[in-house]
Amino acid sequence: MLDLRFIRENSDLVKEAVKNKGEDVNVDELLKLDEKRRKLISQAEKLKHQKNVFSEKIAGLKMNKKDFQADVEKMKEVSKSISELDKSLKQINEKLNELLLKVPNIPHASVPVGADESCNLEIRSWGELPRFDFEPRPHWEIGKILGILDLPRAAKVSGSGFLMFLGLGAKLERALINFMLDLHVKKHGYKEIFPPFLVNRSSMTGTGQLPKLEEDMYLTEKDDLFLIPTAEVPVTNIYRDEMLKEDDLPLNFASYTACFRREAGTYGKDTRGMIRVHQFDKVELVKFVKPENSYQELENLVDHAEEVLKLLGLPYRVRNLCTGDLSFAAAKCYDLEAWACGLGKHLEVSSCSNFEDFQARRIGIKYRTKKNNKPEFLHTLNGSGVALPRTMICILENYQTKKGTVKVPEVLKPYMDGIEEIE
RNA sequence: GGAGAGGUGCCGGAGCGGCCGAACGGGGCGGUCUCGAAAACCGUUGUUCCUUUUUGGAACCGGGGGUUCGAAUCCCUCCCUCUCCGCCA
Repeated sequence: MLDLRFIRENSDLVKEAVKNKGEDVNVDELLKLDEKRRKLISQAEKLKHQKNVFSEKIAGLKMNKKDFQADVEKMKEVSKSISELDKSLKQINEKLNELLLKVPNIPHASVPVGADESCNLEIRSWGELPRFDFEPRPHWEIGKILGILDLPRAAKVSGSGFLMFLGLGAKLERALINFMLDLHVKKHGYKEIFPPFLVNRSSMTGTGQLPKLEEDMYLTEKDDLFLIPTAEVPVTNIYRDEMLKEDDLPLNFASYTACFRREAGTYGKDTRGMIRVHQFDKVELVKFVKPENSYQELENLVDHAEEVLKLLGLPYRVRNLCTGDLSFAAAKCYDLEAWACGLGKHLEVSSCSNFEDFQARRIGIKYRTKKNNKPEFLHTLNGSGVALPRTMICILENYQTKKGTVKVPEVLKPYMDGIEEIE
């Protein structure tokens, strides 16, 4: 959420952001409502002041056993006007808030302007694409041959778009989770969080999934709880409506969770294998930082996510997302795309975003600054470090051998009881 | 799921329906004292919004609604916490 005052004073900038991000909000209507709102507040507050003055007068008269009936009558009128004003004010506020929640964050100056992913800017790449003296298989074949992935039975049990790992496949999944958590906790200094996987509506609204993406979420209707689409939601909401101390910052959290996405509207896209699934594992990194450091922190964050891929020996590229591809709440975002040789393409395994104070304002997280002891919104960032299924795809496909086995990446061996090869 | 208790400021903890943004205690900050520190004493200590040059004004005692001229204080409702009973991984 943007500051209303900011929108008022920088309406052109906001309109441009709305356009560049391909969002649909009527900023002028919002501004009109804001003006109306302030007028009403002024009116109501004048009356409330009157009310307070009269209340005191009545209290005084009553104490001195004097007649106050005339004033009471007058007050009735005033109170009535106040409640009418408050009522329309409430309506306006609701409408205003509704619009305000639809205004996207402003892209950072370093973000390329463009309509879609074709305008994303490649920043760098790492690693050599592996070469084979045979036709590399796609991961679903490998998984089937080795008996470590059973998609048909997953579909029987739950439906299409669900995964079932077996034996060493399940172990590899667990190995990846532990490897990533250990890396971020021990080496990069993040604090590990194991949060709830179901969250309430306020949390979902706070991080910006609602109201826009309700259709993409799994909702347990009886309790109005949502299955989390990412650990970002519970972890960022940890400090909702709280005031932190400057010395608390930065806070760095690493969190493994399952993630649940309905993927509504993506039918027919990436249907084979496990590129796009309804439930997947992910290790997420979340940062709460001082505003002046947030762009440096974004670089650190990307660096930490990249290290996962480097250590796993997976070639990847980093892209600076253009305005049209940037998510609603982000000011800047880097995508990490790892190479999957069986599929013959890059797969997005991580998104690292700086939300500046957009989420913090929406969610009410401030910190008290040392310099003037005033509360200020902090900046939030998050990034996958990294998402598992696509990483698993890359490992299976890039580490496959001619005879159909899969070599275990060096860094995962300690997590696989020293197993060298899945066969 | 059943029965009860409770949610007040940074924390503890008061609060006959009007002078309560809130007693009192603790903590924090500033000062006096001291070579320094402790103790003692004095002072100070929230957020948001409107107006704005300041002055000023409004709102907030878990959330929402209601009663009343007036509500932290009464009523309804939701949420949360705690205790006991039952059930259960």
